[in-house]
Amino acid sequence: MIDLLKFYMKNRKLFIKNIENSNEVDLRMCINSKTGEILEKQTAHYKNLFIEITENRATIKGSIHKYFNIFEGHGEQNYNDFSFCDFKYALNRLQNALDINGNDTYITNLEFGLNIDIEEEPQKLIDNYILMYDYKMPNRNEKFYGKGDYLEFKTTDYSLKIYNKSKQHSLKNRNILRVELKITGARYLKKHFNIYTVNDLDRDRFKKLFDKLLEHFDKLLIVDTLSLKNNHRMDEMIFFQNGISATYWKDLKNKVSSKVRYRFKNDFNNLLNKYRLLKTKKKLRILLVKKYKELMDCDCGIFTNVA
DNA sequence: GGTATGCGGGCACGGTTACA
DNA sequence: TGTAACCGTGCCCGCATACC
Repeated sequence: MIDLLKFYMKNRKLFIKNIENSNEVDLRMCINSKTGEILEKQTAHYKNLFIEITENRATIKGSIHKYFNIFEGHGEQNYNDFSFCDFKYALNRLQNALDINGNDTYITNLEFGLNIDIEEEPQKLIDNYILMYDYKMPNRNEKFYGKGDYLEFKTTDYSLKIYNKSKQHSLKNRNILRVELKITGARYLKKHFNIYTVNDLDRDRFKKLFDKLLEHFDKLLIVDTLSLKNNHRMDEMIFFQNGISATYWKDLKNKVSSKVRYRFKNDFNNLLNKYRLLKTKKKLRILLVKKYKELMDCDCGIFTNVA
Protein backbone atom coordinates (compact mmCIF):
# COMPACT_ATOMS: atom_id res chain seq x y z
CA MET A 1 0.00 0.00 0.00
CA ILE A 2 2.13 2.92 1.12
CA ASP A 3 5.18 2.68 -1.08
CA LEU A 4 7.19 5.83 -1.56
CA LEU A 5 7.44 8.13 1.40
CA LYS A 6 9.25 11.43 1.57
CA PHE A 7 9.50 13.35 4.78
CA TYR A 8 11.81 15.79 6.48
CA MET A 9 12.77 16.19 10.14
CA LYS A 10 11.58 19.25 11.97
CA ASN A 11 14.66 19.00 14.18
CA ARG A 12 17.39 18.82 11.56
CA LYS A 13 20.32 19.15 13.96
CA LEU A 14 19.14 16.37 16.26
CA PHE A 15 18.67 14.04 13.31
CA ILE A 16 22.17 14.74 12.01
CA LYS A 17 23.59 14.07 15.45
CA ASN A 18 21.66 10.80 15.67
CA ILE A 19 22.79 9.45 12.33
CA GLU A 20 26.37 10.54 12.90
CA ASN A 21 26.32 8.29 15.96
CA SER A 22 24.61 5.51 14.06
CA ASN A 23 26.37 2.43 12.68
CA GLU A 24 23.76 2.12 9.96
CA VAL A 25 24.58 5.18 7.88
CA ASP A 26 27.69 6.69 6.37
CA LEU A 27 27.00 10.34 5.90
CA ARG A 28 29.01 11.74 3.01
CA MET A 29 30.11 15.29 2.53
CA CYS A 30 29.74 17.00 -0.83
CA ILE A 31 32.67 18.89 -2.24
CA ASN A 32 32.80 21.37 -5.06
CA SER A 33 35.06 19.59 -7.56
CA LYS A 34 36.44 22.87 -8.92
CA THR A 35 37.18 24.81 -5.75
CA GLY A 36 37.52 21.99 -3.23
CA GLU A 37 35.07 23.83 -1.05
CA ILE A 38 33.13 21.61 1.37
CA LEU A 39 29.46 22.15 0.74
CA GLU A 40 26.71 22.28 3.29
CA LYS A 41 24.98 19.38 1.57
CA GLN A 42 25.50 15.85 2.84
CA THR A 43 23.98 12.64 1.55
CA ALA A 44 23.71 9.03 2.60
CA HIS A 45 22.19 5.79 1.44
CA TYR A 46 20.55 3.61 4.01
CA LYS A 47 19.38 0.34 2.40
CA ASN A 48 17.29 1.62 -0.52
CA LEU A 49 16.50 4.94 1.13
CA PHE A 50 18.16 8.22 0.30
CA ILE A 51 19.00 10.75 2.98
CA GLU A 52 19.78 14.30 2.04
CA ILE A 53 20.94 16.97 4.43
CA THR A 54 20.94 20.48 3.07
CA GLU A 55 21.36 23.81 4.77
CA ASN A 56 17.81 23.86 6.04
CA ARG A 57 16.37 20.43 5.60
CA ALA A 58 17.06 16.81 6.47
CA THR A 59 14.99 14.63 4.16
CA ILE A 60 14.46 10.89 3.79
CA LYS A 61 12.99 9.56 0.60
CA GLY A 62 12.34 6.11 -0.79
CA SER A 63 10.13 3.06 -0.97
CA ILE A 64 9.23 1.78 2.47
CA HIS A 65 7.91 -1.36 0.78
CA LYS A 66 11.29 -2.14 -0.78
CA TYR A 67 12.96 -1.28 2.51
CA PHE A 68 10.79 -3.93 4.19
CA ASN A 69 11.57 -6.51 1.52
CA ILE A 70 15.31 -5.95 1.81
CA PHE A 71 15.54 -6.86 5.46
CA GLU A 72 12.95 -9.63 5.09
CA GLY A 73 15.17 -11.21 2.44
CA HIS A 74 12.71 -10.74 -0.44
CA GLY A 75 15.04 -8.57 -2.49
CA GLU A 76 14.73 -4.93 -3.46
CA GLN A 77 11.30 -5.10 -5.10
CA ASN A 78 7.75 -3.97 -4.45
CA TYR A 79 5.52 -6.31 -6.43
CA ASN A 80 4.60 -8.57 -3.53
CA ASP A 81 1.92 -7.89 -0.93
CA PHE A 82 2.75 -5.30 1.71
CA SER A 83 0.24 -5.33 4.53
CA PHE A 84 -0.63 -2.57 6.93
CA CYS A 85 1.30 -4.39 9.67
CA ASP A 86 4.30 -4.90 7.38
CA PHE A 87 4.26 -1.16 6.82
CA LYS A 88 4.03 -0.36 10.52
CA TYR A 89 6.81 -2.84 11.21
CA ALA A 90 9.05 -1.35 8.52
CA LEU A 91 8.39 2.19 9.67
CA ASN A 92 9.04 1.22 13.27
CA ARG A 93 12.29 -0.42 12.27
CA LEU A 94 13.36 2.61 10.27
CA GLN A 95 12.58 4.93 13.16
CA ASN A 96 14.59 2.76 15.54
CA ALA A 97 17.49 2.38 13.13
CA LEU A 98 17.87 6.10 12.56
CA ASP A 99 16.52 7.27 15.90
CA ILE A 100 13.62 9.17 14.33
CA ASN A 101 10.90 10.62 16.50
CA GLY A 102 7.71 10.27 14.44
CA ASN A 103 6.27 13.50 15.76
CA ASP A 104 9.39 15.28 14.58
CA THR A 105 8.67 14.46 10.92
CA TYR A 106 6.71 16.21 8.19
CA ILE A 107 5.51 14.23 5.17
CA THR A 108 5.59 15.98 1.80
CA ASN A 109 5.15 13.06 -0.63
CA LEU A 110 3.38 9.76 -0.35
CA GLU A 111 2.37 7.00 -2.77
CA PHE A 112 -0.51 4.69 -1.95
CA GLY A 113 -1.21 1.82 -4.31
CA LEU A 114 -2.25 -1.77 -4.68
CA ASN A 115 -0.97 -4.61 -6.85
CA ILE A 116 -3.74 -6.81 -8.15
CA ASP A 117 -3.46 -10.10 -10.00
CA ILE A 118 -5.71 -9.94 -13.02
CA GLU A 119 -6.83 -12.46 -15.63
CA GLU A 120 -5.79 -10.56 -18.72
CA GLU A 121 -2.44 -9.18 -19.81
CA PRO A 122 -2.02 -5.75 -18.14
CA GLN A 123 -0.50 -4.43 -21.37
CA LYS A 124 -3.69 -5.26 -23.28
CA LEU A 125 -5.75 -3.32 -20.77
CA ILE A 126 -3.39 -0.36 -20.60
CA ASP A 127 -2.87 -0.11 -24.34
CA ASN A 128 -6.49 -0.48 -25.36
CA TYR A 129 -9.15 -0.19 -22.72
CA ILE A 130 -8.03 2.25 -20.00
CA LEU A 131 -8.83 5.35 -21.96
CA MET A 132 -9.26 8.45 -19.84
CA TYR A 133 -9.43 9.92 -16.36
CA ASP A 134 -12.07 12.56 -15.82
CA TYR A 135 -12.57 12.40 -19.61
CA LYS A 136 -8.99 13.46 -20.23
CA MET A 137 -6.08 11.61 -21.83
CA PRO A 138 -3.14 10.54 -19.66
CA ASN A 139 -0.36 13.12 -19.24
CA ARG A 140 2.19 10.33 -19.46
CA ASN A 141 1.90 7.17 -21.47
CA GLU A 142 5.23 5.40 -21.53
CA LYS A 143 6.67 2.13 -22.66
CA PHE A 144 10.20 2.40 -21.26
CA TYR A 145 11.68 0.86 -24.40
CA GLY A 146 9.36 -2.13 -24.17
CA LYS A 147 10.04 -2.75 -20.50
CA GLY A 148 6.84 -1.25 -19.17
CA ASP A 149 3.32 -0.09 -19.78
CA TYR A 150 2.63 3.04 -17.80
CA LEU A 151 -0.19 5.57 -17.61
CA GLU A 152 -0.18 8.65 -15.42
CA PHE A 153 -3.00 11.17 -15.03
CA LYS A 154 -1.55 14.20 -13.28
CA THR A 155 -3.20 17.11 -11.51
CA THR A 156 -1.66 19.81 -9.34
CA ASP A 157 -1.33 17.91 -6.06
CA TYR A 158 -1.67 14.29 -7.09
CA SER A 159 -1.43 11.75 -9.90
CA LEU A 160 -3.31 8.57 -10.58
CA LYS A 161 -0.87 5.99 -11.91
CA ILE A 162 -1.67 2.67 -13.55
CA TYR A 163 1.03 0.40 -14.79
CA ASN A 164 2.13 -3.10 -15.61
CA LYS A 165 3.92 -4.30 -12.50
CA SER A 166 4.70 -7.76 -13.82
CA LYS A 167 6.45 -6.37 -16.87
CA GLN A 168 8.38 -3.83 -14.81
CA HIS A 169 9.90 -6.70 -12.86
CA SER A 170 10.01 -9.19 -15.79
CA LEU A 171 7.68 -11.60 -14.01
CA LYS A 172 6.59 -14.29 -16.42
CA ASN A 173 3.27 -16.06 -15.84
CA ARG A 174 2.05 -13.22 -13.64
CA ASN A 175 -0.38 -10.47 -14.60
CA ILE A 176 0.05 -7.77 -12.00
CA LEU A 177 -1.59 -4.42 -12.44
CA ARG A 178 -0.69 -1.60 -10.09
CA VAL A 179 -3.12 1.19 -9.34
CA GLU A 180 -1.56 4.01 -7.37
CA LEU A 181 -2.37 7.41 -5.99
CA LYS A 182 0.76 9.54 -5.92
CA ILE A 183 0.44 12.58 -3.70
CA THR A 184 2.96 15.33 -4.29
CA GLY A 185 1.30 18.18 -2.40
CA ALA A 186 1.48 18.26 1.39
CA ARG A 187 -1.66 20.35 1.44
CA TYR A 188 -3.55 17.49 -0.21
CA LEU A 189 -2.34 15.17 2.55
CA LYS A 190 -3.50 17.63 5.20
CA LYS A 191 -6.79 18.55 3.62
CA HIS A 192 -8.08 15.12 2.68
CA PHE A 193 -6.43 12.82 5.20
CA ASN A 194 -5.24 15.02 8.03
CA ILE A 195 -1.76 13.57 7.53
CA TYR A 196 1.19 15.58 8.80
CA THR A 197 3.74 13.23 10.39
CA VAL A 198 4.62 9.54 10.00
CA ASN A 199 2.79 8.95 13.29
CA ASP A 200 -0.44 9.87 11.52
CA LEU A 201 -0.21 6.85 9.23
CA ASP A 202 -2.71 4.71 11.11
CA ARG A 203 -5.57 2.42 10.05
CA ASP A 204 -7.98 5.29 9.82
CA ARG A 205 -5.70 7.20 7.42
CA PHE A 206 -5.16 4.03 5.36
CA LYS A 207 -8.93 3.73 5.00
CA LYS A 208 -9.15 7.36 3.91
CA LEU A 209 -6.30 6.87 1.43
CA PHE A 210 -7.95 3.77 0.02
CA ASP A 211 -11.34 5.49 -0.29
CA LYS A 212 -9.67 8.33 -2.16
CA LEU A 213 -7.85 5.87 -4.42
CA LEU A 214 -11.21 4.26 -5.26
CA GLU A 215 -12.79 7.66 -5.81
CA HIS A 216 -10.13 8.46 -8.40
CA PHE A 217 -10.32 4.96 -9.88
CA ASP A 218 -14.05 5.47 -10.41
CA LYS A 219 -13.27 8.48 -12.57
CA LEU A 220 -11.35 6.31 -15.03
CA LEU A 221 -12.97 5.36 -18.29
CA ILE A 222 -12.27 1.65 -18.73
CA VAL A 223 -14.35 -0.08 -21.37
CA ASP A 224 -14.66 -3.72 -22.39
CA THR A 225 -14.68 -3.05 -26.12
CA LEU A 226 -13.78 -0.31 -28.57
CA SER A 227 -16.78 -0.81 -30.82
CA LEU A 228 -20.40 -1.77 -30.43
CA LYS A 229 -21.34 -4.79 -32.48
CA ASN A 230 -23.15 -4.31 -35.77
CA ASN A 231 -26.52 -5.37 -34.46
CA HIS A 232 -26.70 -2.27 -32.30
CA ARG A 233 -28.45 0.87 -33.40
CA MET A 234 -26.42 3.13 -35.65
CA ASP A 235 -27.05 6.23 -33.52
CA GLU A 236 -25.79 4.37 -30.46
CA MET A 237 -22.72 3.15 -32.30
CA ILE A 238 -21.81 6.71 -33.24
CA PHE A 239 -22.63 7.92 -29.74
CA PHE A 240 -20.34 5.27 -28.29
CA GLN A 241 -17.48 6.10 -30.66
CA ASN A 242 -17.75 9.75 -29.62
CA GLY A 243 -17.78 8.84 -25.94
CA ILE A 244 -14.54 6.88 -26.09
CA SER A 245 -12.79 9.63 -28.02
CA ALA A 246 -10.69 12.02 -25.94
CA THR A 247 -10.76 14.51 -28.81
CA TYR A 248 -14.53 14.50 -28.76
CA TRP A 249 -14.55 15.29 -25.04
CA LYS A 250 -12.04 18.06 -25.61
CA ASP A 251 -14.26 19.50 -28.34
CA LEU A 252 -17.29 19.29 -26.09
CA LYS A 253 -15.42 21.31 -23.51
CA ASN A 254 -14.70 24.05 -26.00
CA LYS A 255 -17.89 24.08 -28.01
CA VAL A 256 -20.92 23.36 -25.84
CA SER A 257 -22.31 24.46 -22.51
CA SER A 258 -21.58 22.53 -19.34
CA LYS A 259 -25.20 21.54 -19.35
CA VAL A 260 -25.01 19.79 -22.73
CA ARG A 261 -21.78 18.14 -21.72
CA TYR A 262 -23.29 16.97 -18.46
CA ARG A 263 -26.20 15.34 -20.29
CA PHE A 264 -23.85 13.73 -22.80
CA LYS A 265 -21.90 12.31 -19.91
CA ASN A 266 -25.00 10.84 -18.30
CA ASP A 267 -26.27 9.42 -21.57
CA PHE A 268 -22.87 7.93 -22.35
CA ASN A 269 -22.66 6.26 -18.96
CA ASN A 270 -26.21 4.96 -19.35
CA LEU A 271 -25.18 3.46 -22.68
CA LEU A 272 -22.15 1.79 -21.09
CA ASN A 273 -24.38 0.31 -18.42
CA LYS A 274 -27.12 -0.68 -20.87
CA TYR A 275 -24.73 -2.81 -22.91
CA ARG A 276 -22.75 -3.94 -19.85
CA LEU A 277 -19.47 -2.55 -21.12
CA LEU A 278 -18.00 -1.89 -17.68
CA LYS A 279 -17.44 -5.50 -16.65
CA THR A 280 -13.65 -5.14 -16.64
CA LYS A 281 -13.77 -1.99 -14.57
CA LYS A 282 -16.14 -3.57 -12.08
CA LYS A 283 -13.90 -6.64 -11.84
CA LEU A 284 -10.83 -4.49 -11.21
CA ARG A 285 -12.69 -2.53 -8.52
CA ILE A 286 -13.70 -5.74 -6.75
CA LEU A 287 -10.08 -6.92 -6.86
CA LEU A 288 -8.88 -3.62 -5.38
CA VAL A 289 -11.36 -3.83 -2.50
CA LYS A 290 -10.49 -7.50 -1.92
CA LYS A 291 -6.77 -6.79 -1.90
CA TYR A 292 -7.17 -3.84 0.44
CA LYS A 293 -9.16 -5.95 2.91
CA GLU A 294 -6.55 -8.70 2.76
CA LEU A 295 -3.72 -6.30 3.46
CA MET A 296 -5.53 -4.63 6.34
CA ASP A 297 -6.53 -7.95 7.88
CA CYS A 298 -3.56 -8.27 10.18
CA ASP A 299 -2.79 -7.89 13.83
CA CYS A 300 0.17 -5.70 14.60
CA GLY A 301 -0.49 -5.36 18.30
CA ILE A 302 3.06 -6.33 19.10
CA PHE A 303 4.32 -2.96 17.93
CA THR A 304 4.07 0.16 19.94
CA ASN A 305 2.27 3.23 18.62
CA VAL A 306 0.20 1.18 16.21
CA ALA A 307 -3.38 2.24 15.68
C1' DG B 1 21.83 35.15 -9.52
C1' DG B 2 18.20 31.53 -11.54
C1' DT B 3 15.25 27.66 -10.86
C1' DA B 4 12.50 24.46 -8.26
C1' DT B 5 9.43 23.54 -4.74
C1' DG B 6 6.02 24.56 -1.27
C1' DC B 7 2.16 27.07 0.21
C1' DG B 8 -2.26 29.37 0.61
C1' DG B 9 -5.69 32.82 -0.97
C1' DG B 10 -8.75 33.84 -4.28
C1' DC B 11 -11.48 32.86 -7.91
C1' DA B 12 -13.03 30.73 -12.23
C1' DC B 13 -15.01 26.84 -13.69
C1' DG B 14 -17.59 22.67 -13.77
C1' DG B 15 -21.09 19.61 -11.79
C1' DT B 16 -25.44 19.55 -10.14
C1' DT B 17 -30.19 20.77 -9.24
C1' DA B 18 -34.52 23.25 -9.77
C1' DC B 19 -37.40 25.33 -12.64
C1' DA B 20 -39.11 27.02 -17.04
C1' DT C 1 -32.39 23.01 -24.07
C1' DG C 2 -31.83 27.38 -21.38
C1' DT C 3 -31.25 30.22 -17.10
C1' DA C 4 -30.09 30.78 -12.50
C1' DA C 5 -28.05 29.51 -8.40
C1' DC C 6 -25.28 26.87 -5.27
C1' DC C 7 -21.20 24.58 -4.02
C1' DG C 8 -16.88 22.26 -4.22
C1' DT C 9 -12.73 21.45 -6.77
C1' DG C 10 -8.80 22.63 -8.85
C1' DC C 11 -5.85 25.85 -10.76
C1' DC C 12 -3.47 30.29 -11.13
C1' DC C 13 -0.74 33.46 -9.09
C1' DG C 14 2.16 35.69 -5.94
C1' DC C 15 5.09 35.03 -2.33
C1' DA C 16 8.41 32.51 0.53
C1' DT C 17 11.77 29.22 0.98
C1' DA C 18 15.10 25.81 -0.61
C1' DC C 19 18.44 24.55 -3.59
C1' DC C 20 21.95 24.83 -7.25
